[in-house]
Parts: sequence; structure tokens; C-alpha cells
Amino acid sequence: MQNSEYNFSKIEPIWQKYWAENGTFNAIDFDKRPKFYILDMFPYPSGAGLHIGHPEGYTASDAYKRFKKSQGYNVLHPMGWDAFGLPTEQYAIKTGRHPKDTTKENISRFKEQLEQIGLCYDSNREVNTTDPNYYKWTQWIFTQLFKKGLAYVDEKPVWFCPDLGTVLANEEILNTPEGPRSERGNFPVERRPIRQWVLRITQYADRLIAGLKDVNWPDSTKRLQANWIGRSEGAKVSFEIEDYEESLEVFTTRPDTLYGATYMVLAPEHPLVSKITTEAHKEAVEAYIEKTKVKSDLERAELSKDKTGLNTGAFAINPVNNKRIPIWISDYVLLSYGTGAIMSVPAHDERDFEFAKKFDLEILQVIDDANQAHKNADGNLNSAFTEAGPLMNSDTLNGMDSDSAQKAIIETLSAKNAGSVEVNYKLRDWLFSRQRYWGEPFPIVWVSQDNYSKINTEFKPKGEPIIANFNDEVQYAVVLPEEALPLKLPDIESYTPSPDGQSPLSNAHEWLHVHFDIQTGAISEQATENTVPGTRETNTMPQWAGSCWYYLRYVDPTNSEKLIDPDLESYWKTPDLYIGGAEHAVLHLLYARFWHHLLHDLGVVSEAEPFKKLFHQGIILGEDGEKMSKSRGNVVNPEIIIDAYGADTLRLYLMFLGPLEAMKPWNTKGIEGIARFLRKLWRLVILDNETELNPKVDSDQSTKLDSESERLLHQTIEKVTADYESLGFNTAISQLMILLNHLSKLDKIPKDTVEIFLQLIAPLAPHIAEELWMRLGHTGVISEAAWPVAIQEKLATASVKIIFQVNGKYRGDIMLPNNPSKEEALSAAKSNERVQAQLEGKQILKEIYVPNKIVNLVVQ
RNA sequence: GCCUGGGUGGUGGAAUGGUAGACACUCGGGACUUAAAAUCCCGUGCCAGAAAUGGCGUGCGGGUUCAAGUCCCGCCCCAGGUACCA
Repeated sequence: MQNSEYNFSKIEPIWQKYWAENGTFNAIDFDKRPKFYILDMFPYPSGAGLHIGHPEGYTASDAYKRFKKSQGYNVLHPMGWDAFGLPTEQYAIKTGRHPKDTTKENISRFKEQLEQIGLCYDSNREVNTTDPNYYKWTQWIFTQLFKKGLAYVDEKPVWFCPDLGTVLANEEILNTPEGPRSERGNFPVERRPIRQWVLRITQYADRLIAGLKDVNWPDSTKRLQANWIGRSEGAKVSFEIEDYEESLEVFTTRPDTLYGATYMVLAPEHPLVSKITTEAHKEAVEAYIEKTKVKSDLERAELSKDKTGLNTGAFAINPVNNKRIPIWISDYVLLSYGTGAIMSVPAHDERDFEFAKKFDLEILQVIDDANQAHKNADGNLNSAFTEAGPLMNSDTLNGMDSDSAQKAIIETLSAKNAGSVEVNYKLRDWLFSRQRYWGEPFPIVWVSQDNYSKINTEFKPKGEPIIANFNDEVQYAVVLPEEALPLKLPDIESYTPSPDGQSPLSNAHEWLHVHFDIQTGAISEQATENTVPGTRETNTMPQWAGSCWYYLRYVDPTNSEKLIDPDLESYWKTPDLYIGGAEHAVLHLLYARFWHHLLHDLGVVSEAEPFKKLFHQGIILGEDGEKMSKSRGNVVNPEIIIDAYGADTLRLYLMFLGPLEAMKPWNTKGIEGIARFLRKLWRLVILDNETELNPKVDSDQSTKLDSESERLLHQTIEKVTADYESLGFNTAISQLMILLNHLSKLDKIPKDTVEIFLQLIAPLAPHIAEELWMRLGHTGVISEAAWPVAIQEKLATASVKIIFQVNGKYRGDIMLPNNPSKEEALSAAKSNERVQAQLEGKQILKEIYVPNKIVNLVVQ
């Protein structure tokens, strides 16, 4: 505490308590006021507590919420906890403490820290993804996916991390110079085939692209999502393989270049490789496959800058001209995209060109470049020509443009049953299971084939049954009825996953083995004539599951009958503003959109898109300009700042650092300016060292502001209002500083002017604003007061400043009565001394007058 | 490589095509004080000058315009994302 007058550590807790106890910021269902739903990305309550990055976005949303409330909106601004996750489970493995208990402690620490910053949330609407009453509905959504045939089980080669004892998704893998590592812990990882649940997000790919045009998001984020989904239109073409029954399917976006296909390339893992490779090439090909297996995708990409590959000795037949072309393998072709095989057209694809050059394969130009392409002296291409153009070397299609040729070729192919139009996506289905304890259990029971046939179809997926092998026995998946939800996590002795990669739940024997009622789906411990024996699914859901739909539950957090009440849903709809980091631009936002579309199909929600407006707050870097991290030792702890300067100063400073969306370094020295600003505000209202009001503040309204001060006041109302609306808090604060600097120089200040100032700063510095508001004699809180509105007449001026320029350079200015004529302005300019000095001995070529703004004399 | 952002004083950053550097930090000088803190006043882009003022200045090179940090073309650098997507 540096100042005995403005005692923030005394007043801040008082107001925090007041807002909490009075539910000042609680939303009211079905209120007549217009609704406004503002959402923050909810945090993972880690053991480390709050990081300075959290309060940046959270302060912005808290300020915006207070602003909107003052403007007369019924504001919903909730907070919750994304509390399933690996660190808590790791901690449990280490200490044996139940993740439930650790989570509870972490949450209460987070809550305390958020409250200290003056962040207010509707406490009746807190959600916690690990609460069975919450995850009941996460499981319910999964049952809907299951029944619609949008979930399946697949044996997938996925990243396995022996140190963490779990499977990791691609997005949890870091590519380091030492090879692939786990994002958490930086442990080495390897590929292993494991039974996994997968969701068919690809079925929604087109709708997820289309929906992007209906949302107000940063363009860069929309593009990122569209690119991630990666829709490409083209054709599937099938090539016969010489001497084999099988044919080779490829996907191409350029069917018009089919005549230029001079060889084929298969991914080394392609199932046909071992079959078609000739004796002479077998040994080398097998060695190459082995080498590929140990490479990560990134190594494959990186090392293959210089392309590698081998001939299999086999030949394919081009369906349009029956040309015999060799089949190669190379790791630049990925099994996971398209069909895992390509037709190579080196003349018109850069990668193929490079490969053909390296292995001296034929390059046949089939698109006329009209002399645009780089060629060597012999007239051969120096690089691939990848644009469209008229065809050449293509029999009857010569001269036809690329577009028409694509259609013609696909038509020819489909007549021969050798090809068709095809759409491909980069997006892959969503790997939805983890071999962990601390996640939502799947409401699934596995039964034998015989027993499966006895079970009510209600518990089975639409379409194909879901089957998996357990110890060489085929099992069928059935889903639990809604009444059986939530399926709670059982208590277990050890949280350590078994070394075979199975979840720790596989050791919870009593929980594991159940009897499933074939009619009702009810689970019982004892067998009856209506039950069949089954085994529960031991995988749990990924952390994304709970965070995919939490924004809906805030609206109706305690409903045990429904995920969300339809009336409440139609009142609150979806968030009007979503603030969160750009690091979630793809995965979280895409998964949540997928589920929201699904819920829309199910009639649970009334709109297809969940987040109308999205804002990405930036990142606060350490004082050294680097990302804050423990290892760098540049982490700023918000609690220390609050102790030294108070929450209001921290809030203002976080917002003053720069634009909300920017990445900006923290600078502890700079906070002094904000601290001075608030002390100055305090002194404006309260007399030094006393609790009484500063006599400068005229409470009987006998003084009036002079017109210049009044104009500044209303300009400030206007600018601050507009800046808050666009989340431009940094410039709003500097405008408030200008006004305060001005007011503090006046001898007398009308009380209502001070009050307006307090209202304008209240969203950002709510504690001091409440305190001074009360001391000015108000019985109600400033949080409930209506937002001030600028009076247009007060903004008007009687005179206008005209800038003088000579050859575009500033040479002086003058105040003139409004709307001076061109003649008046010009003569004022010409009679200015500095202007005259510039005109000395020169000739005026042109006289520009921009009304009420500027005179520019062009001279020579 | 590709896709996004972005390059403005010693620092963070302001600027609907119209006075570049608002607002702060830092630093320097002064007032108040026994002293310090707090507070207040003055200065603070660079160069020349006692000052008035003048010249130069928004990554670099061109262009459009009476006027460009802002618009157009070409480069350089930095940060983030992505990884051969056929």
C-alpha cells in the first residue's frame, strides 16, 4: 500500500462481497429486457492456479458485461470448469489422491482468484464437466451419436505414450527435433494399433463449411477452419493392374490431366504393395516399408524434401488410353488421405515433377501452357505447369479447356465403370476415446453375437452393428437407456493405466461385468431370464467432450429431465459474443460446431450455429517479450500485482497494454501510470487524508461546466461508448485519462460530471467506481445505474480549426467561425506569417480547400 | 514452401487519405518537504539553432494523389499457424 487515501485493499473485498451476496450480475430468465449472452472459454482448473493470461480475456468480458447491463440488457455471463483432464489424473497416479478431491480444491482456488479480480459471474449457473449431473448429458449426446450411426469402433494406429501410459491424439503430439513427443510432459511416443471410438464428423463436413458464412468471426479463423476441413472436388479413377484382378483406385483433382499420367505412386503402407511387388524388387521394397514405419508424419514430410521411393516392378493400365505405366511407392503419398495412391502427372504437379526428375521418369505435357511455362533449350519443362488450359497430347480431347475436359473424362470413365466424381476432405473422423480414468465413461455394454440378436433395437445403432474383437471373441456394442445415465465413474484402487494401453477402468471388475435387460436396457448385478451378460466399455471420452456443449448448460444448469429446457433455449439461444484464444480456432470450435449441428438436427437447439460472434484475445508475453513459462522464469502472478496495486489497477492496466487482440509484452513499470490515474480519481472526489468529499465537487449543482469542458465530457461519453462496444478498451482508457487530467485542473466540478466519469470507468474499475459513487451519496449501486448518453448539441462547436499546408506540409492553423468560405480560409492562410515565409518568391500553382479542415497551397 | 498477422520515438502504443507520435512508461530539470514517499509544473522522435524556426523522419524501393503510416506494385525482416492433401 503506497497511499493512505485510496485504500484499495480495504474497499475491493467489500464490493466483491456485495455483488456476490446481492446477485448483482445474475441473469433473469424470461426477463422483458433484451437478452445478451456473453461467453468466455472456460478454464481447466489446474493446480498451478490462475495465470496472467486468464484475466486478460476475462477482464474484457467482465467489463463488456457491466457495460451491456448498464445499457439495459438482461446479461447472461456465466463461468464454469473444464475439469476432466490429464494433469489431475497424473497427480492422482503420483499421490493416490482421488481426482475428484483435487479438482474440488483447484476449483475453489480458481474461484477465489477470479473473485479477487472483481470478476462477477452468475453463481447459480456454474457448470463443472466432472459433475455427474453435467456429464449425464455429455453421455446422452454420445448415445444420440451412437444411435444415429455417427459413432464407430476402429482399430487405429494411434500415438501411444509409454510414459503417460495412454494413447494420445494427433493434436497432442509435438514434433521435436528428437522425434515425436507428447505435448504434455514431452515424453517420446510411438505408433500402436488400439481399439478406438471414432465420430463421423466428416459426414458434417459440408455443413460445417457452409455454416461459416452465417457467423461473424475473424476472417482468418473462418479460413483456418475451411482449410482444415479441406474440401476438394475431383474424381476417383480406377486403374487396372497388369496380371492382377484388383484395380488401383486414386483420387485426383485434375482428371483433365489423366493422359499425362506417366506412373503411379502408392503409400508404402498401401495394402496392395506386398501383393504386386515383383520378385526382383521385393527385398528393397520391404526394407523401404520398414524404414517408413518408424518415421512420424513430420519426419516423412521433412526428410522427404529430397524425395525417396522405389519401383515395385508392377504396371497399371491407364483407363483412357490403355497405356502401361509403372507403379512406384513413396512416403510422400499418405495412406490417410484420399485412397493412399495417386496417379502421377509430373508435367502438371510440382511434387510429381520433382519425383520424376529424381528417378528419371517420363514427363508428358498434356496442358498447353501458351508459352507461360519455364522451359529449357530443348523445349522441355523446367518446372511443373499447374494451371488450367487447353489440352494437348490427349487424343480427341486436344484443344478442349480444362473444365470441359474434366467433365468429358469423368463421363467416359463412368461409362466404363472406371471412375466417378468424388469429393475428398482433409478432415478426418474424430478419434473420440482415451485409455484414461479421469473422463466420462462410455454408456456402452459389449455383448456376444447371440445375445445381441435378442436385444431391443432401441439400444442398437441405425445401420451396421458396431463390432470389436476382445481376446479373439467378437462382441457387439449396445447403448444404455437414458434412465441409466449418468453412468458414474467407479472408484478404483490404482489410476495407473495397464501397460497394454488399456484404461485403468479395465481393472474395476465389479463395475465391469453386468447383466443387460434385453427389453428395457436396465443394468442389474444378478442374471434373470430377461438379461444377457455384458462387459462395459472401459475407454473414457476426451476432454473435448465436456467442452463441446457447456455453453448450452449454463442456460439451464440443473435440469435433470432434459439437456436444456426448450423455452429457456428459445429465450437465451446461443452466445452473442464468445471471447477466447486463437489457439482454439480449429479443434474446439469445430468440434463444438459439429455437436451443435447434431443437436439442431435432434431438435434440442433452435439454431444451427452456436457462436455468432467470436473475438480472439491476444497473449500477454513476459517482460522479456517471450511467452510466459515457468522454465523461463518470466511468469507474472496476478496475486502479487493485486497485493501491490489492487484489482482495479490490474484490470485497467491489462486493458491499457494494447489492443485486446494483440500479442503484447507485460511491463511491470508501466503499471505506475494506471496507479497514478486511479489515485488522481480518488483525490478528485475525496479530500486528502480525510473521508470527507473534496469541496471542489459541487454537490448543489450551482456551477456549470464551461463549454469546452462540457464538450470534452460528451466527446468522452461518445468515444468510450463506441470503444467499449468494439472492445477497444485501450483507447477508451486514454480518453478517460484526458478527461480526468482536464477535470482535475478545474476549480469547481459539478457533481453530475464526476458521476458520469465514474459510470464511464465503472466497467473497467468497478470497485473504486462503486465506492466513490456511494460516497457521493447514492444509495443504489453504480452497477445498476443507466449508461450515460452523449448529447449531440453539446458536441457542437461554434468555431473550427483550419490547418494551413504549403505543398502538403503543416505551416500553421487558425480557429474560424464554422463553415468559413473558401475565400475566408485562403486569405487567413495567406496572412499567416509562416505561410508567407514559405510563399516568398514562389508562385502559387493551386489552392486546395477542404471545407472545415484544411488549406493546401501548392507552390513552385 | 504455403496461409495469417505485423514492422511507427529509448519502451507499450495512438492516428474516418488531411498537423505522425494521442495516452502512458522511462529519463532529465524544477516546486513542495528536515528528508523521503506521494503530489504538482516544465521538457523529452532525430539533426541544426539561444530561440523563433528550418531540415529529416512510420522496415526498404517505386507509384497514385494537392496531400500517404493509411491506397497500389515489388522486395526485406519478425511473429503465429500448417506440413508433400494428390
